[in-house]
Amino acid sequence: MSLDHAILGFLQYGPRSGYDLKALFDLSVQHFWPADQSQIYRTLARLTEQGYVAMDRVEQEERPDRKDYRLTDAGREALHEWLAAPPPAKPGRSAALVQVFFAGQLGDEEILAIFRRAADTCRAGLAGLQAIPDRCTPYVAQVDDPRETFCWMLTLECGIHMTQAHLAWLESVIARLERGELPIAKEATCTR
Amino acid sequence: MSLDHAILGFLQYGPRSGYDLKALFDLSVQHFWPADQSQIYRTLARLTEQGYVAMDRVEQEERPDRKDYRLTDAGREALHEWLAAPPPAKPGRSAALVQVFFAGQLGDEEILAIFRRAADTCRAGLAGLQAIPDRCTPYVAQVDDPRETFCWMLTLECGIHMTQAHLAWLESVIARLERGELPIAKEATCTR
DNA sequence: TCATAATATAGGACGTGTCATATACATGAC
DNA sequence: GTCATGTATATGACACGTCCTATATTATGA
Repeated sequence: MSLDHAILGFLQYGPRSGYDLKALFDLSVQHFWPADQSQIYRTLARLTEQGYVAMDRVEQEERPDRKDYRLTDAGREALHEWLAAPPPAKPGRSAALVQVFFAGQLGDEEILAIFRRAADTCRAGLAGLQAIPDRCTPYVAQVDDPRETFCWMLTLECGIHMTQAHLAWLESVIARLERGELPIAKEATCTR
Repeated sequence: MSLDHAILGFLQYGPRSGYDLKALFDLSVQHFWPADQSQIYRTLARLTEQGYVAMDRVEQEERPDRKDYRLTDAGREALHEWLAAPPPAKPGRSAALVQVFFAGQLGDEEILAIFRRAADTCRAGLAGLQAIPDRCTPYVAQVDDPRETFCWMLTLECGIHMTQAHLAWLESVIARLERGELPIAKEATCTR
C-alpha cells in the first residue's frame, strides 16, 4: 500500500499529473520504491475514488490534455497518519541470497563468479546512487525547503551506506574464497 | 520466480512434503525469502506439471497422507542453471525509506520517533538473526556437508552484517537529530 | 519529409504473494 | 470430555506490481 502514500507524499508539494509523478519517482525514490507508469495511473484513479485526491482537467493546446491531481484534506490527513505510524515491516526478499544459500552445489569457480558478479552489480548501483544528487538539484531548488532536503538526503545516505556495507561483505567473501577457504563437498549423497 | 528455485534447492537434499518445506523455509531462509504455505503447495503443483519435481503419495495410518516431492533430472538441471546464472537484480522496496523521504512534514519528535522505532525493529531483527544457528543445528547435522553449511552461514552473515550496518546508520541519524541538526521547515507554502 | 522522441493517458493479461478458510486425524492438557 | 495444538493438504478471493500494447499530439532532428 505504499505507492499510495508515496503519491500522496509528492502531491503535498503541489498538483501533479500522472506523467509528472512518474518522472518524480524515477528521479528521486526509484532506488527504494520504483513505480510503474500504469500502476501510477491506476492508483491515481483509485485515490480519486477514495477521496484522497481530486482531479482538475487542464486543457492544453500544444499538447494532449493533462489531469492535475491535488491532495484533499482527507488525503493530507491519511498521509500524515501513515507517516507517523509504525513502519509496515515487510521482510525484504533477496534472490541473490537464495542463490548463495544453495550455491554449495556449484563448483568453486562458479561460486566465485556469483560473488564477483554481485560485487560488480553493487559497484554499479553505488555509482547510480552517487549520481542522484546532480540529477535532482532542479527539483530540490523548486521545493526549496531545507527540512525536506534533509530528509531526502537521508534516504540517499542510507542507500549509499547500505550498498557500501554490502560491497564490503561481498569483497570479504571473495577474499576468503580466493584464499581457498571454501570447504569441499562430501562425497556421500544425502537422502534425508 | 525464485520460490520455485528455493523449493528445488531444498528438494536436492532429499524428498520433502509441502509441510516439510514450509518448516524449512521458516527455519532457514525466511529472513531473505519468506514463503507462504499456500504458495508452496501451489508452486509444488505447478512444478509437478512442468516436470521439475515428481510426487509420491505416502499413506500414513496415524496421520493424514503426505505427498513427498522429489527432484527430477530436469528439475536438478533447471536448478543448476539458475544457480549459475546472473542474479535477477530486482530492486528492493523499502516502505520505511518512503516514510523518511516524506517525513519533512512531521514534527521533530515524530521524526525522532520514526528512527527510534526503526532502530528497535532493527535490534529485534538482529536478535532474531543471531538466534538462527541454534534453531537449525539439527538440520545442519542432518545434511552434514561443510560446503553447504558454509554457504548457509554466508547468508546469515550477510543478514547480520547488513542489519548491523543499518542499525549503525539509524543510530548516527538519531544522534544528529538529538543534536538538533534537523533544519526547520520554511514558512512559505510551495505550490509548484 | 520522414522518423523518433517527448508529452499524456489507459487497459488487458499475468505473476506472485497474502489472507482467510476448510478439511481430517491424532495427541496431550485441563 | 473437550479444547487447543500439531500434522498435512487445499482452495477462493484479492492486492499489488509488471509487461505489453494502444492511443493522440507535438517538437525535434536527420
